[in-house]
Parts: sequence; structure tokens; C-alpha cells
Amino acid sequence: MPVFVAPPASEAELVSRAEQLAGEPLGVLAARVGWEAPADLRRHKGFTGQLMERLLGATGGSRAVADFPELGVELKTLPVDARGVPSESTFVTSIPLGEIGDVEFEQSRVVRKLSRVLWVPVEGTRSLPVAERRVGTPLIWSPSAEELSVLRSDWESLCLLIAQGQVESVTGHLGRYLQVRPKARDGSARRVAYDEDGARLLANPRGFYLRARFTQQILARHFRLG
DNA sequence: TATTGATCATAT
DNA sequence: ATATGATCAATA
Repeated sequence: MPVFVAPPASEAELVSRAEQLAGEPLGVLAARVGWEAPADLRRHKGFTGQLMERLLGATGGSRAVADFPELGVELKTLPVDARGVPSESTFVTSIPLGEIGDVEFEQSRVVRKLSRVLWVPVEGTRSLPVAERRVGTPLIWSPSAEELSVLRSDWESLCLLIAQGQVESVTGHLGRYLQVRPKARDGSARRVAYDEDGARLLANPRGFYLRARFTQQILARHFRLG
């Protein structure tokens, strides 16, 4: 079994590879690359995503670029319940708190990440042993004009608040599709930001996330599930 | 019980 | 340090 997987030469090849994985349990797939599935994900939260990257030949690594730079495609695994409904939000990108407002939506990290996404649903029920969780049918996706306009308005209003120094008042309650939540090693992590008077302050690092209701809509529109 | 806020591991 | 991969777990 190949431990090294070459990057796919085209988007079609990438999708084809992902389709070949559908139905397989994570334990079987992990063994293909010489890994063992952990008992649970408490200390291995990135396991599924990293396994899929490895299996599909992603090369982006932890750099701030797409997982498949040559194809401009981002890979996102999506934990789903027994009915195929996403059970968690989806992390999109970290937020540069100190230099927000320097960029238009079209050039933003959010657009760069979401312009083309390969969604890979994976069973995520906590009581299911990780090794037994099966991979679902993948979906290659780009946001529709309507979806993009909602994402833009969420992004613009959230960025405006942060740029105005209201970072501490931006909670996970805000945003229809996109939300801002902590994204840090722990509660003591700090990042440079600015208050409403432009004075430097240190804030907990934040990231943009897609609400589960939005990713549910994405999946439902393409596979008419029950 | 759905959601927000907190947290864990690894790469560069 | 800060990006990546996310899910956990306390709260409302």
C-alpha cells in the first residue's frame, strides 16, 4: 500500500480519488498509510482531516494556502450524524486581528478558502469508535451567488466590528453563515488587536467558522437527503 | 440539546 | 509565533 500519494493532476482526478474512499471505515483507510485510528478524538481532533489529506495527496500542509495549490481546491472533512446532518461547525481560517480592514472581501482569506471546496462527510457520532466511522460521498462545491452575498455581508459586518475595536464584543451569536469564535491553543493565548480608541491590546485569537446549518444546506442541496 | 466558547496536536 | 487540521465540553 502506498504511504506516499502524489498530488492529483486535475480536479476530476481529485474527486475520483475521494469517491473511491466513500464507504470505507477510517480504520481501514488509516492502515493504508501506516496509521492507527485513535480510540477517540479528544487528543486527536485533526485526525480525520489529516488522514484525508494524506490519502488524497494534499500538499498545502500548514501553510496559508489551499490544500491543493495547483488546483485551487480546499479540502474539508465534515462530521455528520447518522442522518448525514453536519454535527459541528467548520473552521475556515484564522483572523489577523491587528491588520483587519486592509483587504476587500474578494481578496480575503475567507474567499480564498471557500471559492472551491471538496467536502468529505465522515460519520462523527461520538459513541462510534473512530476506526469504524465511515467516509461518505464527497462533494465538490463553489458558493452560489446568493451564498456568496450572505458570506460577504457576514464577513463585512464582523470585520467592521473588529476594525472598530469591538473585538471583545464579537461573539459566536453574530453572523448568518459565518461566525467568529476563539481559535487558540487555550484561553491564555494572546494576539495583538486594537480597542475603539486605536490603543493596542491583547486579545484571544479568533477564527471564522461556517455554521453547521449552512454546511447542512450545502449538502442537502446537492444530495437530496431525507 | 443546540450552540458558543475552549481546547488539543502538528507543521513551518 | 502562527498557521494548519478540527472536536470537545460547558453553557444557555
